[in-house]
Amino acid sequence: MSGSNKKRKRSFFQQPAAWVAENLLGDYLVLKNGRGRLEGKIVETEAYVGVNDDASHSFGGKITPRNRIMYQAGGVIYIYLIYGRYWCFNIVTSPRHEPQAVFIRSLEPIEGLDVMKRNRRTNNLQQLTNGPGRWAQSFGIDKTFLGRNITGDAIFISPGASRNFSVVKTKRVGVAYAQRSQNWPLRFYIAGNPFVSKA
DNA sequence: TGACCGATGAAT
DNA sequence: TTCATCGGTCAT
Repeated sequence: MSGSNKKRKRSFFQQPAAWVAENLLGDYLVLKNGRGRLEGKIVETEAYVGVNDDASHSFGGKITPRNRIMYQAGGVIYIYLIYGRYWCFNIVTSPRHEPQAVFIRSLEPIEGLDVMKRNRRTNNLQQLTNGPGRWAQSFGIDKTFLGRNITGDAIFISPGASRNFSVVKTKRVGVAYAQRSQNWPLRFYIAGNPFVSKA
Protein backbone atom coordinates (compact mmCIF):
# COMPACT_ATOMS: atom_id res chain seq x y z
CA MET A 1 0.00 0.00 0.00
CA SER A 2 1.31 3.41 -0.91
CA GLY A 3 1.85 6.19 1.59
CA SER A 4 2.62 4.15 4.69
CA ASN A 5 5.24 5.38 7.15
CA LYS A 6 5.56 2.06 8.92
CA LYS A 7 9.20 0.97 8.97
CA ARG A 8 11.17 -2.23 8.96
CA LYS A 9 13.30 -2.28 12.08
CA ARG A 10 16.98 -2.84 12.42
CA SER A 11 16.48 -6.43 13.59
CA PHE A 12 14.93 -7.28 10.23
CA PHE A 13 18.19 -6.44 8.48
CA GLN A 14 20.35 -8.37 10.90
CA GLN A 15 19.17 -11.65 9.41
CA PRO A 16 21.19 -13.45 6.69
CA ALA A 17 21.21 -11.72 3.32
CA ALA A 18 19.40 -14.53 1.47
CA TRP A 19 16.52 -14.31 3.92
CA VAL A 20 16.39 -10.52 3.79
CA ALA A 21 16.57 -10.50 -0.01
CA GLU A 22 13.59 -12.81 -0.34
CA ASN A 23 11.56 -11.11 2.36
CA LEU A 24 12.11 -7.62 0.96
CA LEU A 25 10.07 -8.54 -2.10
CA GLY A 26 6.75 -6.72 -2.00
CA ASP A 27 8.05 -4.17 0.50
CA TYR A 28 8.36 -0.48 -0.32
CA LEU A 29 11.45 1.66 -0.44
CA VAL A 30 10.58 5.17 0.71
CA LEU A 31 12.76 8.24 0.24
CA LYS A 32 11.76 11.61 1.63
CA ASN A 33 13.48 14.89 0.97
CA GLY A 34 12.67 18.54 0.46
CA ARG A 35 11.16 17.77 -2.91
CA GLY A 36 8.66 15.30 -1.57
CA ARG A 37 8.29 11.58 -1.31
CA LEU A 38 9.52 8.88 -3.65
CA GLU A 39 8.27 5.37 -3.26
CA GLY A 40 8.88 2.13 -5.11
CA LYS A 41 7.84 -1.47 -4.57
CA ILE A 42 10.78 -3.85 -4.36
CA VAL A 43 10.35 -6.47 -7.08
CA GLU A 44 13.87 -7.83 -7.59
CA THR A 45 16.80 -8.40 -5.23
CA GLU A 46 20.05 -10.31 -4.96
CA ALA A 47 21.92 -11.58 -1.92
CA TYR A 48 25.70 -11.39 -1.53
CA VAL A 49 26.42 -13.74 1.28
CA GLY A 50 29.87 -12.86 2.51
CA VAL A 51 33.35 -14.31 2.81
CA ASN A 52 32.59 -17.62 1.07
CA ASP A 53 30.82 -15.97 -1.88
CA ASP A 54 33.34 -15.15 -4.56
CA ALA A 55 30.87 -12.84 -6.28
CA SER A 56 30.78 -10.67 -3.17
CA HIS A 57 33.01 -7.67 -2.59
CA SER A 58 33.72 -9.14 0.83
CA PHE A 59 34.92 -12.51 -0.48
CA GLY A 60 37.75 -13.96 1.55
CA GLY A 61 37.26 -11.38 4.27
CA LYS A 62 38.68 -8.64 2.09
CA ILE A 63 38.41 -5.15 3.58
CA THR A 64 38.97 -2.05 1.47
CA PRO A 65 37.90 1.59 1.85
CA ARG A 66 35.03 0.85 -0.50
CA ASN A 67 33.55 -2.22 1.14
CA ARG A 68 34.34 -1.70 4.82
CA ILE A 69 30.76 -0.64 5.51
CA MET A 70 29.72 -4.24 4.78
CA TYR A 71 31.28 -5.27 8.09
CA GLN A 72 28.88 -3.10 10.06
CA ALA A 73 25.76 -4.57 11.63
CA GLY A 74 22.84 -4.90 9.21
CA GLY A 75 20.72 -1.86 8.48
CA VAL A 76 23.10 0.55 6.76
CA ILE A 77 23.43 1.41 3.09
CA TYR A 78 26.33 0.27 0.90
CA ILE A 79 26.81 2.29 -2.28
CA TYR A 80 29.34 1.77 -5.01
CA LEU A 81 29.84 2.89 -8.57
CA ILE A 82 29.78 0.45 -11.46
CA TYR A 83 31.13 0.98 -14.97
CA GLY A 84 32.08 4.51 -14.05
CA ARG A 85 28.45 5.58 -14.47
CA TYR A 86 25.88 3.88 -12.29
CA TRP A 87 25.36 3.86 -8.54
CA CYS A 88 24.49 0.49 -7.04
CA PHE A 89 22.38 0.49 -3.90
CA ASN A 90 22.75 -2.27 -1.31
CA ILE A 91 21.56 -2.82 2.22
CA VAL A 92 24.05 -4.39 4.61
CA THR A 93 22.55 -7.36 6.46
CA SER A 94 23.48 -9.81 9.21
CA PRO A 95 25.19 -9.15 12.53
CA ARG A 96 28.32 -7.07 12.78
CA HIS A 97 31.50 -8.62 11.26
CA GLU A 98 29.40 -10.78 8.94
CA PRO A 99 29.81 -8.89 5.63
CA GLN A 100 26.65 -9.73 3.74
CA ALA A 101 24.40 -7.43 1.72
CA VAL A 102 21.27 -7.30 -0.39
CA PHE A 103 21.45 -5.61 -3.77
CA ILE A 104 18.20 -3.92 -4.76
CA ARG A 105 17.89 -4.56 -8.48
CA SER A 106 14.47 -3.29 -9.48
CA LEU A 107 11.49 -1.37 -8.20
CA GLU A 108 7.98 -0.78 -9.40
CA PRO A 109 7.35 2.98 -9.33
CA ILE A 110 4.59 3.88 -6.87
CA GLU A 111 4.82 7.53 -5.86
CA GLY A 112 6.73 10.57 -7.09
CA LEU A 113 6.82 9.48 -10.72
CA ASP A 114 7.18 13.06 -11.93
CA VAL A 115 10.41 13.52 -9.98
CA MET A 116 11.68 10.13 -11.11
CA LYS A 117 11.09 11.01 -14.75
CA ARG A 118 12.90 14.29 -14.31
CA ASN A 119 15.86 12.62 -12.63
CA ARG A 120 16.05 10.03 -15.41
CA ARG A 121 15.36 12.53 -18.17
CA THR A 122 12.79 10.23 -19.70
CA ASN A 123 9.06 9.82 -19.86
CA ASN A 124 9.33 6.10 -20.42
CA LEU A 125 7.55 4.61 -17.43
CA GLN A 126 8.59 1.09 -18.30
CA GLN A 127 12.29 1.94 -18.13
CA LEU A 128 12.13 4.21 -15.09
CA THR A 129 13.08 1.75 -12.36
CA ASN A 130 13.56 -1.70 -13.95
CA GLY A 131 17.24 -2.07 -13.26
CA PRO A 132 19.73 -1.17 -10.54
CA GLY A 133 21.26 1.84 -12.32
CA ARG A 134 17.92 3.04 -13.55
CA TRP A 135 16.04 3.11 -10.29
CA ALA A 136 19.00 4.62 -8.46
CA GLN A 137 19.05 7.43 -10.99
CA SER A 138 15.29 7.90 -10.63
CA PHE A 139 15.67 8.27 -6.89
CA GLY A 140 18.72 10.51 -7.10
CA ILE A 141 20.89 7.96 -5.33
CA ASP A 142 24.60 8.76 -5.16
CA LYS A 143 27.56 8.11 -2.90
CA THR A 144 26.26 10.51 -0.26
CA PHE A 145 23.93 7.67 0.75
CA LEU A 146 26.87 5.48 1.76
CA GLY A 147 26.61 4.47 5.40
CA ARG A 148 23.21 6.02 5.98
CA ASN A 149 20.68 4.16 8.03
CA ILE A 150 17.89 2.33 6.19
CA THR A 151 15.67 2.60 9.27
CA GLY A 152 15.61 6.38 9.54
CA ASP A 153 13.04 9.02 8.65
CA ALA A 154 14.56 10.08 5.34
CA ILE A 155 14.96 6.62 3.83
CA PHE A 156 13.38 3.42 5.03
CA ILE A 157 11.63 0.18 4.09
CA SER A 158 7.89 -0.08 4.60
CA PRO A 159 6.44 -3.60 4.87
CA GLY A 160 4.31 -4.80 1.99
CA ALA A 161 0.62 -5.25 2.59
CA SER A 162 0.21 -8.61 0.93
CA ARG A 163 2.37 -11.40 -0.35
CA ASN A 164 0.03 -12.67 -3.01
CA PHE A 165 2.80 -13.44 -5.44
CA SER A 166 5.19 -16.22 -6.18
CA VAL A 167 8.93 -15.77 -5.93
CA VAL A 168 11.33 -16.82 -8.64
CA LYS A 169 14.82 -17.83 -7.50
CA THR A 170 17.63 -17.92 -10.03
CA LYS A 171 21.33 -17.28 -10.33
CA ARG A 172 22.53 -13.72 -10.02
CA VAL A 173 23.16 -11.34 -12.90
CA GLY A 174 26.64 -10.45 -14.11
CA VAL A 175 28.66 -12.67 -11.80
CA ALA A 176 30.04 -15.15 -14.34
CA TYR A 177 33.53 -14.24 -13.13
CA ALA A 178 32.79 -16.05 -9.87
CA GLN A 179 34.18 -19.56 -9.92
CA ARG A 180 32.37 -21.09 -7.04
CA SER A 181 29.18 -19.15 -6.46
CA GLN A 182 28.13 -18.00 -9.91
CA ASN A 183 25.17 -20.38 -10.04
CA TRP A 184 23.97 -20.00 -6.50
CA PRO A 185 20.22 -19.20 -6.52
CA LEU A 186 20.49 -15.82 -4.81
CA ARG A 187 18.47 -13.65 -7.18
CA PHE A 188 14.85 -13.23 -6.19
CA TYR A 189 12.02 -11.59 -8.05
CA ILE A 190 8.26 -11.39 -8.13
CA ALA A 191 6.98 -13.73 -10.83
CA GLY A 192 5.38 -11.88 -13.72
CA ASN A 193 6.08 -8.38 -12.47
CA PRO A 194 6.73 -6.13 -15.48
CA PHE A 195 9.37 -4.06 -13.69
CA VAL A 196 11.81 -6.90 -13.12
CA SER A 197 14.98 -6.20 -15.11
CA LYS A 198 15.50 -8.21 -18.26
CA ALA A 199 18.93 -9.67 -17.49
C1' DT B 1 50.11 7.74 -9.16
C1' DG B 2 47.96 5.35 -12.84
C1' DA B 3 46.58 0.91 -14.96
C1' DC B 4 42.66 -1.49 -14.67
C1' DC B 5 37.90 -2.71 -14.07
C1' DG B 6 33.00 -3.56 -13.88
C1' DA B 7 26.53 -6.71 -9.08
C1' DT B 8 25.09 -1.88 -16.53
C1' DG B 9 22.49 0.28 -20.02
C1' DA B 10 21.41 1.52 -24.49
C1' DA B 11 21.81 0.88 -29.12
C1' DT B 12 21.73 -2.40 -32.86
C1' DT C 1 24.50 -9.28 -29.50
C1' DT C 2 27.67 -5.62 -29.10
C1' DC C 3 30.07 -2.05 -27.09
C1' DA C 4 30.55 2.71 -25.16
C1' DT C 5 32.27 4.55 -21.07
C1' DC C 6 34.75 6.66 -16.99
C1' DG C 7 35.06 7.60 -11.93
C1' DG C 8 36.70 5.02 -8.52
C1' DT C 9 39.46 1.55 -6.63
C1' DC C 10 43.46 -0.37 -5.03
C1' DA C 11 48.02 -2.15 -5.57
C1' DT C 12 52.23 -0.03 -6.27
